[in-house]
Amino acid sequence: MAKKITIYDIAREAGVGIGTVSRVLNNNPSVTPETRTRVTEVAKRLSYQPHTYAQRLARQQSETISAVIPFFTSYFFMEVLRGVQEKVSEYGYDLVLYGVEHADEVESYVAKALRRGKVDGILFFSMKMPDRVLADLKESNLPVGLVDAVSPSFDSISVANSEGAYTATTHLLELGHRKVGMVNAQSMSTPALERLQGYRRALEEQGIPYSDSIVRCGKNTRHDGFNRDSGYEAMLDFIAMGPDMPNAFFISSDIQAFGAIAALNEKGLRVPEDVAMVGFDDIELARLMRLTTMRQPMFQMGVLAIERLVARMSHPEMEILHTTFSPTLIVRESCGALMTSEGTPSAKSRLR
Amino acid sequence: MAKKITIYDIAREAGVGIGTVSRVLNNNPSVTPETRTRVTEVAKRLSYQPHTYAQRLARQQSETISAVIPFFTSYFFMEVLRGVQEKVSEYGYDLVLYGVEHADEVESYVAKALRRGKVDGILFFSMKMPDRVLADLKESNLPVGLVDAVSPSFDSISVANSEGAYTATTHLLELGHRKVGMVNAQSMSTPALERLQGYRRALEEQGIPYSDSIVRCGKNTRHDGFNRDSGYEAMLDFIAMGPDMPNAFFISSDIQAFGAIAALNEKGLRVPEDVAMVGFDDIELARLMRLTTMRQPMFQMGVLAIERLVARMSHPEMEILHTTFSPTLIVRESCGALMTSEGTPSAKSRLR
DNA sequence: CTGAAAGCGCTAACAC
DNA sequence: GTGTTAGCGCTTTCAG
Repeated sequence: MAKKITIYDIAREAGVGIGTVSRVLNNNPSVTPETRTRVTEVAKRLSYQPHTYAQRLARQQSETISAVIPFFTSYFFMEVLRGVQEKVSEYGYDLVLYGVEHADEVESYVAKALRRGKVDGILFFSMKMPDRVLADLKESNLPVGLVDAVSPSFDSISVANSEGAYTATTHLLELGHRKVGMVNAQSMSTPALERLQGYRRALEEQGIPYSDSIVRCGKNTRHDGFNRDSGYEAMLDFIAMGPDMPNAFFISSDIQAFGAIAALNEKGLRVPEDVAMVGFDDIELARLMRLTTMRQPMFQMGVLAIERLVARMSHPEMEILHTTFSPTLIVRESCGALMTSEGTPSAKSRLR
Repeated sequence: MAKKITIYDIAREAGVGIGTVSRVLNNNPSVTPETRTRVTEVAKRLSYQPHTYAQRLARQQSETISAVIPFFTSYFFMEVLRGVQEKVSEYGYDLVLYGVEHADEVESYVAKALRRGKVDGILFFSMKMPDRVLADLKESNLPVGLVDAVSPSFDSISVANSEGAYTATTHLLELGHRKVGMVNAQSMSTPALERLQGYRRALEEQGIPYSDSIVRCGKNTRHDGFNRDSGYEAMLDFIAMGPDMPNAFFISSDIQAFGAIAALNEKGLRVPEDVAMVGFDDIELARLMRLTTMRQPMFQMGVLAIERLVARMSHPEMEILHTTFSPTLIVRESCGALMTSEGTPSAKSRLR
């Protein structure tokens, strides 16, 4: 530790008071150019480094934003986090990360985070938080932002899950499929629930009765079920239905779609010839796998979340804002839309 | 902000001195059980929250560890970060994240991080840092750990890149391939360089002359080149060689391998029938894609990195430790090893 | 414009 | 055991 140089050292060395030193360090205009340069030089010569926590204590603010995220259940968070990180550092804040696996951990975390002055703002990702926690948070008056989650009391950035699922399902229906199943994630997850609703609405709008029997979630429900294995198992389950199996699927996430494809391939079934599918997320590999999917502007969501949070930090009374992004349909080959009119896929269309 | 309750408030309310309050709050044994409970109760009643930064200032320690990572150039970092996060919170530290895109950003970051007392330790990921920065760091005496990078002056956790590449290439060679090419990342990246060396050594050991002409890095060298597009373009380049193209490849990362497969498929070439390949990393999707690859224990690396760092924080004089993990070969189908003796892949072996 | 002094909230050494 | 006091290093009045 470079000998702990404090403003006292540089004050003495420069022959001024600590107040003046603090002023030049903080670019306070009321300092003579001469003193300013003198102080600046001494500071540099002594390679002075302000003590972060002393500043934070005196200023009564942390210059820190924290993000509480389900660590890391998916690629989705990583992308959003990139946006968050970029913006946070642009604003000059520190980003502290908290990973939680279960909802109950959130509570203990919130308690710690609420330590007075610890953070200037918090972002919660995809968390279904207990009402009491929500109440505590609200009462604390701490700026809070929700990402991929919604609550009336806080700003939120989310995706129109229901709408996206509706679009995806409708796309499949319009391609002529009548029996469209759904591979879903854990129904306790809000996005999963909303996507299910969208799927259902699309079906009903086309006069197709909804049936629980063609909606599955893999047994392997580690975390929220938005994972490869869950998709794999759900599809295996469908395949076991034999001839009754749907020939088209809306799948609640790309990663699950990949699992489903693996299951299909293993059983000798091909996409899109034997079964068509559309995913959700548009993660990087979706393009590679030629998966038709619903794109979410993940990075943008992260950026916006921080912008909103920072805005609220400076204007606490600002009215609560809920922003919803509409996912867009990215047509690739897994849905079969690019098949030739003869009903066989074009050379490039055959998935993988 | 719940009215800023301080230890003074609770001292007054409980009829004791702030010293005592501090003691019970810090579980200092020298307090009568009676006073202890009394103080505890008052604290709870007032829902007291210690001020983090006041504590840190007084204690002269930050209880914070920071991680500087190329944000997020790949899945690799995310996995390691999961291990890091888990361990950090287990130790009760805060994790602050810094994302850097270019090497020069590292310097300015280090300057900020070195602000006296800001962090108790830093982890640098895959960074090739200027010597001067290294020197500053060393001089600062701050506990530092390197992940996926090595320097004589600091603890490090890394992977035997050369060895892994050697194993991968040898595997291909032993499968009977004589013309084994390599798709590499940016040669400025240390891992990329090391993997190249391992590849080369394997070749030469089998008496096959090394040739620059069958080692490529995609033009699209965003970041360090460990990305899908780089693999895609490199392979397109190879395909352009026509009949001279190698029929087997060691590819420096899985994600690049996926890009390469996409390029191959686009041109009507199949894996492993037309070209065999083995990747590096064993990211989640590798299993799904049936990619033979070299597995790195990413999560474990993160865990170990923190354990080491924490150890060094308490024993600064501990001798410097370099830990190297040997990647293990995971044989799946992309290398063709699972083909039937007739030379055609088994039903399940055909990639995708 | 600038020096002195009073905090910011907590820890820890020191008496009683 | 427990109260008192002196910092931790910086910001911010408040005089002058």
